[in-house]
Amino acid sequence: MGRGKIEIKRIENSSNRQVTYSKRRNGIIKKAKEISVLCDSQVSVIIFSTSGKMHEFCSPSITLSDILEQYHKLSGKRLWDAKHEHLDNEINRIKKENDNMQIELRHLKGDDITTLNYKELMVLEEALTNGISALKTKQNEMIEEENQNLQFKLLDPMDTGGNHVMESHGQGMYDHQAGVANYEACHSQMPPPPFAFRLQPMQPNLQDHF
Amino acid sequence: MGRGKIEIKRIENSSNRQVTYSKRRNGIIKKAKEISVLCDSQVSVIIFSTSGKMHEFCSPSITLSDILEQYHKLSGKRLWDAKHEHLDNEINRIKKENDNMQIELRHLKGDDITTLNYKELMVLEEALTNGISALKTKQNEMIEEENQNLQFKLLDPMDTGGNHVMESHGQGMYDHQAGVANYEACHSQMPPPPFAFRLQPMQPNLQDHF
DNA sequence: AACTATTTATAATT
DNA sequence: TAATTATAAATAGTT
Repeated sequence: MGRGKIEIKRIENSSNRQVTYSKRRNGIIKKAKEISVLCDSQVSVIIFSTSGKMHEFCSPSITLSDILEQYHKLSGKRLWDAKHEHLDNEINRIKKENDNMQIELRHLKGDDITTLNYKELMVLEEALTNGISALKTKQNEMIEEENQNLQFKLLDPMDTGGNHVMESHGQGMYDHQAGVANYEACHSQMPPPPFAFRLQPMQPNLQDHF
Repeated sequence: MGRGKIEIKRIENSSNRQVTYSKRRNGIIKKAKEISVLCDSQVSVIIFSTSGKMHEFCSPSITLSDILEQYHKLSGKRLWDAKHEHLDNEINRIKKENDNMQIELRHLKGDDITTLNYKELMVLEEALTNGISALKTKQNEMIEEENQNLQFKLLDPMDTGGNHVMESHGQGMYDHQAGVANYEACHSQMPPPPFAFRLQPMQPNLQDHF
């Protein structure tokens, strides 16, 4: 219904398509309103343009949810099944990912490694080595910072001789006495730092060094 | 569009109403098909008559579920049921758990630790220490097993003097020559074992076992 | 359900 | 982009 008859196939000219879309969309929604008034029927129209914008009409006497519930009852089609299935798949996927991470975490923490083969053990070893290495670096930074802080305090004429170091960290200090895992203390050419980390768990032969 | 103009209000004559309903319903669905083809848009039309019968149209390229999902995204109006919401919550919960594990993994591997405070570092240290400890135990077991294997082979009259040990592992052996980070090599009172792990991590006093 | 006079929707044009 | 208009399409009333 226009100046010329058109074939019902995709309008290639984007501008024309947009104009036609707009006109016909309004037309459909107008018709939907009319039938719902004239015939006392319940109508839902949802239209998405290619650009993603949405227009909808729903009979005023009812909600879309109600219509969908009716739809489910009358058609037998369970609209939500597809969505549910999708969500279920998503959950399974993430859970699997979760399990794998959990296993990796346990291995890194030393649990359940009896079944690992040599290759897996080497990977684990490298990961742990990197972790320890990074940790040590960080710890040394903190210790050095503490030492500087301490020296500064000692040289400070306003110093009242209190527990500056404790104060210098919001939450407290590493406790040297409890010292931890100085894996390579034996390689160190320095005397132990005045403040070190708490646990010194598996350090063998400490007596060799002190 | 007919013999006479009509006012848009409920048609009181039930028979007329039913006829108009049928005609207009077909009209709307035809229009919906047309716009979806002409304009490449996605349309859902659901119509219920007063008698409860349903007619629907949905663009062929998409499912009604998809349209409803889009609808939810764009309108913010929630259309789904309790189960759906439950699944959504579940996904969010697991994803959060996932994120936390991912962070923990990164920390154990030495990444992103610069922001950790002293307490967190200590926890990390303990975890790594346990990991290293367990790893060493496992490695020592393997080394010991290898040594036994080797002795057995040497005493075996059928022995042709080949590389049994290499063969004794399906995938090969740890390479002693490559040795890395022998944290405590300085503690060893022995020459290196013929076959050992690349790292000879923190196991003290290997000599106790031989 | 088919027909047709008329209204309405809209394609092309401005 | 929005209005106009000639024409196609939809449909109200009729048969």
